[in-house]
Amino acid sequence: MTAYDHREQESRWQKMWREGAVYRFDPASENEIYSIDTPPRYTSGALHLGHATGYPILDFAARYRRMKGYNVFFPLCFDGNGMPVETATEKKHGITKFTVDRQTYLKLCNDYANQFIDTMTRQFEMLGMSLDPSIYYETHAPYYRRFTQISFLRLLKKGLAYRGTFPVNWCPRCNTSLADAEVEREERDTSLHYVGFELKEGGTLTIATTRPELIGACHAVLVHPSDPRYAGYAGRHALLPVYGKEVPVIEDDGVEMEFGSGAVMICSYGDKEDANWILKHRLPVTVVVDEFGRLNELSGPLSGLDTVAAREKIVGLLVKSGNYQRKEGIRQNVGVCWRCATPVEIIEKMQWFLKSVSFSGEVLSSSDRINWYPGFMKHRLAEWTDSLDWDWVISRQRLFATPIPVWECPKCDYILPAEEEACYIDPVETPAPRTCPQDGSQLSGSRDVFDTWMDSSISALYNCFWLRDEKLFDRMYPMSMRGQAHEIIRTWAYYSVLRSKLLVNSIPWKDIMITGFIMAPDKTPMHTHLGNVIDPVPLIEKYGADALRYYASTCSLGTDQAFRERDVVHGQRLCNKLWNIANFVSSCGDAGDIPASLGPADSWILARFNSTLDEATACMDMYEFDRAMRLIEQFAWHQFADDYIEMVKSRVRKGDGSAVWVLRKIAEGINTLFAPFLPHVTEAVYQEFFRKEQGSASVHLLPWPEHVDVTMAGEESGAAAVGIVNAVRKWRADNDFRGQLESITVYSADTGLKSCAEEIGSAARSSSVTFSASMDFQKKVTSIRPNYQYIGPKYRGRAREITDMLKSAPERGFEVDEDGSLVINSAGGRHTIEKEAFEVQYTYYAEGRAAEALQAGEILLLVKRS
RNA sequence: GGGCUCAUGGUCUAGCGGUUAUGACGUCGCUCUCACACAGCGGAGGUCCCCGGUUCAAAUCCGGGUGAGCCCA
Repeated sequence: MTAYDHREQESRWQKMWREGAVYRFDPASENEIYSIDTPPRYTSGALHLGHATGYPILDFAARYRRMKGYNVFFPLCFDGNGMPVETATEKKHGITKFTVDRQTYLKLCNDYANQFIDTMTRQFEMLGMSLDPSIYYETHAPYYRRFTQISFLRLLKKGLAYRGTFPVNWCPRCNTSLADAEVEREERDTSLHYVGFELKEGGTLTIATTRPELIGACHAVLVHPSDPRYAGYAGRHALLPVYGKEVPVIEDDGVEMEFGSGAVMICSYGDKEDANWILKHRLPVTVVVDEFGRLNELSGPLSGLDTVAAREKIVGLLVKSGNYQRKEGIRQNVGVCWRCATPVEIIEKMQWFLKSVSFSGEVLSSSDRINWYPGFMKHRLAEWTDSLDWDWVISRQRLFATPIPVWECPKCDYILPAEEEACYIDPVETPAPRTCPQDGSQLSGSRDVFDTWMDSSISALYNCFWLRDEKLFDRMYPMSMRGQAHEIIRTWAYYSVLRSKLLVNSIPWKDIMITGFIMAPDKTPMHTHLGNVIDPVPLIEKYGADALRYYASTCSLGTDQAFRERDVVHGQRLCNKLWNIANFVSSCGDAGDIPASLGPADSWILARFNSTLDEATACMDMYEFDRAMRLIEQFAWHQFADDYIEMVKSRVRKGDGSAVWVLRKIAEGINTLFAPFLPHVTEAVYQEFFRKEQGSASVHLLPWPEHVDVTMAGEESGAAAVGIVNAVRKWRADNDFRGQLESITVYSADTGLKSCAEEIGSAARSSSVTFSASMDFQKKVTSIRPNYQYIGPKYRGRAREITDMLKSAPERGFEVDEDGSLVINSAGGRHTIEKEAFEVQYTYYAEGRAAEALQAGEILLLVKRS
């Protein structure tokens, strides 16, 4: 009983790789670099199933390229900046950014972000990741933030970053601006309120709104120009109830006539659509919601209330004034904060922006120059880029992020940017080097920080030693590959492409590989609040990291996958199979020298190995790991173990050196092919069975296999021998025959088969195997199968007629001519059909003999029971 | 409302112009045969979502449905 025990093995090899520093990028090496823009793992602590599959997929690429001889750059890295750490820290300590001082707040966040890094590094190791700690970085460290700041200063100098007061998305709970990419859509139930507005010119107009509390900020009522209900209304004036203000009625064909009453009030700002209409019709702006989500003094009686309370109060006031008509329930898409799901408000506040809308064309052409895997994911980026209508807001009113390195004049609009040499700098802590040149005021450090995508979207630049080692940068940039999941195409991928273009006028990477999502087994997304989250750690403990990695390898790129535990189970079985194959093969003895001659079965398996290698290599190059794995597994388990090993067992027992050589060669080959996927079991196998002969310190330092280059002959005979064995096995099952056969007689013109006697006898369990060229069987036609591939193109319109004729030939009667063509009698006379157009299927009989006839393709067999 | 992806035996999945439609899991039968019962051998099980079209030929290409998921408005 031998079984592979992952519990005993995995940590052992992880330790060896760590201590032996097996995975190291060598900046001095002349070898071609293959660099991966690793997603910096967010320092939240818990490993989830998405990571546990996504990261191994990157690892397949890294390990494969390493074996192909590349100098692989695959950094271990973390991302600690931003709101998730802030929210977690606030929750843990019961603080907010208003209740503790800035330094304490930052320290608590930093501690929080860092406390998990060791654990998470260990989790990567548990997954068998070949991440390189020698090129480690964390985005929240000063040495990284320095480049975030410098990159901003350069964009500022180029005039691409600017400050201004524009409407922005705002989260009233987090108290910060948000980029479009950070606003999620959520379906919510809400009420649509119908309110009557008096018209100055007489009559009334009913508007429908979900946000009646903003009536005080209304600057226009819009109706559709072809709406008969409001024909002639344009140019009139509506009087705001409660407020008494007069606003114009304007026509706009963007109004949805079917929605509500067909008349919509435009407020600053109910939502992004309002902002666009205000811009279009050049309406004045009255912001009535403050940064805490409360209504301000401009909203009169609602002043000081939050939006929910204000809504209730205004409804009451409208009822009292007689303007309120009714409400109806609707489901509505609300923009909510990506972090806390609070509905976002649109407010105006001085913010920093990066020009992005005007560079959409450049982003798209960059995207075209990047190879997307899978290709269709490129549409996601294109669609997002096309849909942008606001520049990227890069400032945030938070604390734990990279500070914006500028000082501002409190009196005028003067801005003093920091010097590049001074970065990393926290301008709040460091006094400005001079006063305002315009009015002599003391400058104060900006209290704003950057959107954390400002940090992570220069990861490719940072990785390539941008501004640190220009020679290496020139050699390394653009990187070879970015790997990421599809939900952050609009953020990480988009921003990275944009900034690479703006900063160094290049694409950030040559390839981008997009992984899918792992869903719950019922295909629904996993969410903590749904309670359907699967923890990968128990899976690793139960089945092993290799088993989980096997599962990862079955996930085709870009496609969301419902988690299938049975594939993990299968992965574990594969590891066991691999161990057992190696165990058996090594027990057969050492390989010795290249044999002088090989049998047909040997040639067959070697040729199959070579073609599997070719196909799998092509898949690996295209990041089609699922296909590569399928090919390698199919070959190793079924062709090699089930067919070849079973066939050569008796040769091995007889001390046949060439069989042992082939067994070794293939077993080592498949072990190496599996190495990128299943690093632990392949290492265990290598160390236990193959290291002595192969010589390298680790399987992961071996080159990717090459063709077995020996003279092969008779592969077809080898394949035929496999067919014969299978036919006999089926016959055994059909006839319920167990035990040893007395003899098998093979009737075939293939003389090469004769040298497979040993193999056939071994695997089909027959005491003797003999051969004969003459076929003296009784036979009966069972059917005539048309060869559609031949008939189709040749007969075109008549193809149907021909195939029908062939199929009915056995009933109608036919003859086979000397040249192999078929002559059929039919109502219309005799038809001759050439031999390429069909295949006659016979059943053979061996009546009057103490043996039974069976077929293996073209070959006939006679088997004799003992 | 737009875009993308998907729909194949009980379940999951490969194939993406001509194959007897692939494999896994499950299921049934046989075998503890000296690498592996976490195994081997064999069987059963499919109107390839529906309707049109293109073609000599469609699971595969095109159009239109239906359903699911994701992205976006």
